[in-house]
Amino acid sequence: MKPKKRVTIYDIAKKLNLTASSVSRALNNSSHVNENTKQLILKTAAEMNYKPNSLASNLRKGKTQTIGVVVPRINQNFFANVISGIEEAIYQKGYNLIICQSNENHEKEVQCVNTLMNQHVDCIVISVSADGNDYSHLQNALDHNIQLIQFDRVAENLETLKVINDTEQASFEAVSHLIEQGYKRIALLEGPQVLGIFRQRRDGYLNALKTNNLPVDESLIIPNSWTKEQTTANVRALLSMPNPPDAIFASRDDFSALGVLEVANDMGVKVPEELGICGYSNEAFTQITSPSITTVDQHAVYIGQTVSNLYFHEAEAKGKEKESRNSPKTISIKPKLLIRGSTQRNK
Amino acid sequence: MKPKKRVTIYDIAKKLNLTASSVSRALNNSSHVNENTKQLILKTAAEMNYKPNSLASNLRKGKTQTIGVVVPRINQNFFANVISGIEEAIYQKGYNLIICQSNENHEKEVQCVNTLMNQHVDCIVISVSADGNDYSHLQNALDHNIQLIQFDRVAENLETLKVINDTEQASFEAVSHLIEQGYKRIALLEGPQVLGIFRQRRDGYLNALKTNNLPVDESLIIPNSWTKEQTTANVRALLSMPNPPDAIFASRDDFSALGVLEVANDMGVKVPEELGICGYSNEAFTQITSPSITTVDQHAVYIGQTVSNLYFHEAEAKGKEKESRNSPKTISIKPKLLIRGSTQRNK
DNA sequence: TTGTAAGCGTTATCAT
DNA sequence: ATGATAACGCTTACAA
Repeated sequence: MKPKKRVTIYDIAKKLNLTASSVSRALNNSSHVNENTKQLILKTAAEMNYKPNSLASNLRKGKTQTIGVVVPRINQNFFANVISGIEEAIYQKGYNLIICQSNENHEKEVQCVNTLMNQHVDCIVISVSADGNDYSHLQNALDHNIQLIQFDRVAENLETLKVINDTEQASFEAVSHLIEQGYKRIALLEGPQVLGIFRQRRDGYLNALKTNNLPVDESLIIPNSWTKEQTTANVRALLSMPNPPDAIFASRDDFSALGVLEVANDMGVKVPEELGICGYSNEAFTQITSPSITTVDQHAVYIGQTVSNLYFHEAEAKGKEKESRNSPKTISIKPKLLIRGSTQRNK
Repeated sequence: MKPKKRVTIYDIAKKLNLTASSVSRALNNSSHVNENTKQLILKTAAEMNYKPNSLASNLRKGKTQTIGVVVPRINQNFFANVISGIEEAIYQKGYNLIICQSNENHEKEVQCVNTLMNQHVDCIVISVSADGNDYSHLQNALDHNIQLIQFDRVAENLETLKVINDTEQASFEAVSHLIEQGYKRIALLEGPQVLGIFRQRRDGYLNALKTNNLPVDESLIIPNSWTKEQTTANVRALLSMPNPPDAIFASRDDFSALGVLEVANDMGVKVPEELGICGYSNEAFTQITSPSITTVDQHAVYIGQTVSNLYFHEAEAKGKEKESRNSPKTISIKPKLLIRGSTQRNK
């Protein structure tokens, strides 16, 4: 089999005794081309199995109709769903998606952003990694006039478009719900406090206690741990205290909540009677454990759609008026507390 | 703020009274450039905040160092993990990944493949959607001399590299395990039979029954259903039979296994005492339900790594000898049966 | 409506 | 070791 060069618009032009410009026009259905020749060109292009070369086209046009996303991990439900939301929305506009994962590694994140810049994506959508708080790579992207949209985990003092959850409020509601159910000693499993979203979850927790005149017991606030084993050990220690908590808000994520449930089962602690458990992020499994786990849904898909809409809205605006670019607009989406079995006491 | 044009190698060249070729050479650290000037160029490039334009470079070189992946859904654990595996492996070689999801939709899948071809990816990695069995778009890619690697759900009579699981064997082992545990009437929840992997799971099931001289009862074989509600209804009907099954092999996936567990809990059927449950694909939650769910681990990350290795291996081979391209090699990976609580009877 | 020609930012092939 | 130049495939003024 011979190498078989890819057919270009020149090949089509030659075959039809036309010129490349006409072919290009027809292919982009410009109005400045005769309807008949246009049909002819389209037909021959199909016959010759022509595939446009996006590289060339993008290089020439200076834009790629491509959006790049950087997330810590794509195999986390929340991110996978946000990406689905973005993808769905941009796809129908003929845009493409390049997905990179930083693996929670700052260096890799920098590399991802650079790659995307080199690829000349029209927009970079990012949720920053938990590792490191140097955002010069993002500033750099901004300096290069690249549309930047942050979501969920955002570098706050970077002036970009942002789509976030009202995390503190959600956290406040979750803890308030626990208090309503009669839980009085509520422990908190924290996420990494370098990230704003986890500080906000802590703030919401503290706020709810304060609002309800409950004391804050520092020994009930457990700092983030990176391994499952460590989490399990922490929870076990917590439940073995002389004066153990009667509820645990696993603000880190549902996986830690699941860990709590496991330990509770293991130690014979009844959920929700003796221990209330609330997780965060509405992983699919929280619905089917027994008891099912109360959690916070972040509307991930909707966040993705919002990001896309924001981009297109901004892109249009940029087209019309000058200088509206990278206006530091922030859209806040209200998460929803899903009350399930793990916090519903049969009083 | 002025538009700020991106700096090119010409800008660097001009500043240093050199020519673009030298700058290019230095940037690609060619051997044909003086060490001093090279350092100088590198330094100035950094100072000027130069970012290479991959579009131009790729267009010129005719290759993109980019691999495209098409999967039904990225928010399914299995696929997310395969992608992670691929990404990790190719990243260190300086390759990029473009991820597309077909949403189990044939038309969208075709579109994805076309997009990737237009983007001139060096390789397309695909797991085909369950919808439709027309693979002309893939044949087309092959005709265009694009390296194609299929994994998991493969179009069998397409001559490409393939990385698959030994699904039938895994399924056989799963059912054999159920039989060993003393279950005698084993029902099967099928996945969509258009896909080979699901036919193989069925074959493994039938084979295990036959090998153990157990009768095949067609009323225990439940065809795939696309909604959770339907699955639940099916399982309920199954367990309400006068002569109900004492085990269910949810060969479709762990979510259907979870559905079974739910229904069983709901109906007061004890797992594993009265009903054994085995799922497929080792979703994270199967470890933490109670009882935990016996399932089959497909080594998703490893599949991803294998795909990458296969690509690089093939790429090298192609470099050396002519005509080894697209040899229809198939690598089969043995899945692992994870025996957990849902099938371990305390006899 | 169609053709001509320049240019997007690189890299490769010649020269020098 | 460096420079000049063509080419990758496409789009787009401008001209006809």
